[in-house]
Amino acid sequence: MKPEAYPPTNAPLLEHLNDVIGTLRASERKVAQLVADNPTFVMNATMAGVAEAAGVSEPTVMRFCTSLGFAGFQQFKISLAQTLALGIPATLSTIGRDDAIEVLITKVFDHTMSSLDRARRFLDPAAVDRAVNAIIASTSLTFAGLGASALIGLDAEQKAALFGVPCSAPSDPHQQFMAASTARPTDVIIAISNTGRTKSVVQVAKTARTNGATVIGMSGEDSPLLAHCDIPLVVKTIEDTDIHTPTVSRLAGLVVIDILATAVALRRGKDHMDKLTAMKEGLLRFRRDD
Amino acid sequence: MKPEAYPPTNAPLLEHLNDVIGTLRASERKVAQLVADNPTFVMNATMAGVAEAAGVSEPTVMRFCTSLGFAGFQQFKISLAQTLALGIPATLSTIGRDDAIEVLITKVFDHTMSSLDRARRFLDPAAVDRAVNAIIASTSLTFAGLGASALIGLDAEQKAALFGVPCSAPSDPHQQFMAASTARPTDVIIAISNTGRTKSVVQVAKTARTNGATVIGMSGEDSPLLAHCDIPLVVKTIEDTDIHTPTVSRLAGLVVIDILATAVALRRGKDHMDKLTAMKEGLLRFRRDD
DNA sequence: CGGCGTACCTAGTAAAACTACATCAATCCG
DNA sequence: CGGATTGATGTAGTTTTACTAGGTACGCCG
Repeated sequence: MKPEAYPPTNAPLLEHLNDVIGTLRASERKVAQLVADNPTFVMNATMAGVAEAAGVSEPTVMRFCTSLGFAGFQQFKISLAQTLALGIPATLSTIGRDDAIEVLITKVFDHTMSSLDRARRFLDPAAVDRAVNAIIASTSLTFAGLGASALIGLDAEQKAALFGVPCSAPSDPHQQFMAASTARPTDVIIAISNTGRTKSVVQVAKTARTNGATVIGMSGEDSPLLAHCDIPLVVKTIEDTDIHTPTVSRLAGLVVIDILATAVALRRGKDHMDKLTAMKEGLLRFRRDD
Repeated sequence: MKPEAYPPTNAPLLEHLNDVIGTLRASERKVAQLVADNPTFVMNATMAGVAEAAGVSEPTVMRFCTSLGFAGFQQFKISLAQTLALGIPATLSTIGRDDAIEVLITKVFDHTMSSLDRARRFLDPAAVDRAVNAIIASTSLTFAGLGASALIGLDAEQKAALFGVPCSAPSDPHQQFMAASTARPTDVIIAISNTGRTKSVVQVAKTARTNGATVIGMSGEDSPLLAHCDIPLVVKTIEDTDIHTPTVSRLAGLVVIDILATAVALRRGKDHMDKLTAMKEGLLRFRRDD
């Protein structure tokens, strides 16, 4: 039993197809093959069209749909359309050397969007809620991460106005450790590492915690880092098995920061929001002159 | 004539609906209302069902579909399903103060994904292709941007290995200007500004260009910045009219950087890719010890 | 070699989508 | 103010589509 219980929307159909293709009958497999090879055609085609293209009869197409658990061909088509809206899953369409630039653009965007979709499904709302409460109760925020994770911290630093407390994102591991060492119970430390195994970041989390600070951890999976955090946030993305596929974890991390910042700002109430609006307008005027 | 010629997939249907709802006939408007209020129902319903629920006749539903430019009800339903897969567009579902955390998470993710989808539609592949060629022909890359746009540059800097040339992303406007002033014809400057009106960034682009360097511009819309660039890249996102909606432009910018980096790396050939693989493996070992 | 069961197709049916036409209402001009 | 004309909407009919029931061929085991 996989740990994949996608609550909001339907399961990634094309992936599922690959899993069950072995259990299907011979003719149904022809249909499955057609769907995998040419999903766009199937989406727009009629049952008869699919039957002919796959070289089978209409009832076989029908059985194929019911075998997958759909009520009928229509439902299947709707579901397929939904899957295709996010693009063909990147796991199926790896990036090749001779891809045209249009194809590359599509694939990278699709991969990113599919990954974000997955991140959403796996993100635990209860943990996010606890993180928001912790931030609201805090007097300062410190972000710790290296490489791409450092970038997430820098982004959060720019959102300090939304958070409503001083934010710092030291880039140097030593500085991060120093901040953790001098942390006070009202401080919140957000430790970020996609692998969750970057030693210095784990060390920062441990140290901050012994000082009584609240530690929020962000990681791509259950990991040593999260074990040493008060509030673990799992930001799961589609794994980059291939060098060709770009790192998407930082994007999901940025979105989570967006969520935290937005939630915190909203809970701080109307006064806070008014100040933000004023700030945004001021920034617009400022921008014209610099 | 609007500048909406979405090449790859269908238009953001529900948004489009709001635009044209005024031009529809009275009964058709009832259908539009139903679609807006209860899109999920319409997606799964039959024509007769929709007609009854909207309190109109079937041909009216049909006319509604054709008025929107669809061949028929089926096509409309497919298109609606696609739109719904990305979630209800954030422009329709603004974030409210009393939203539960689950709702907030969904909305922010949806908003982000919808925006990325839009960015993809508007991105010009030919311009990307030219940018890739320019980078391959260059001896160094410099990124210039402020605020969130600076972050995009920093991310690109981390991808220097993929680009295969020295990358720098000075954070200070003065440093950026200095880099532009001393730029040589073989250098590529990437000027980033979502508004495309940040004066210092525009100045950097101008200066670099007079020195004969190739200037790539990234902006959310056609703007003064792009006018002063050799290669304009429009990275369009859903506009943030509301303070509640987080800035998504930086995410789209990051994805575009991903695309550029990936394309460049692929074109550099096998040797380059092998080096990258070796680097990645080395980084994994390095990470365990730090 | 013969019966049984599965896999698949042929043919038929019900229902859905789509079309042609008629009616009603509103508007504009005499 | 009344009649005509245009255009919006519903009624009824036609075609296409999805779905179902039954039958045939093929493989497998006794």
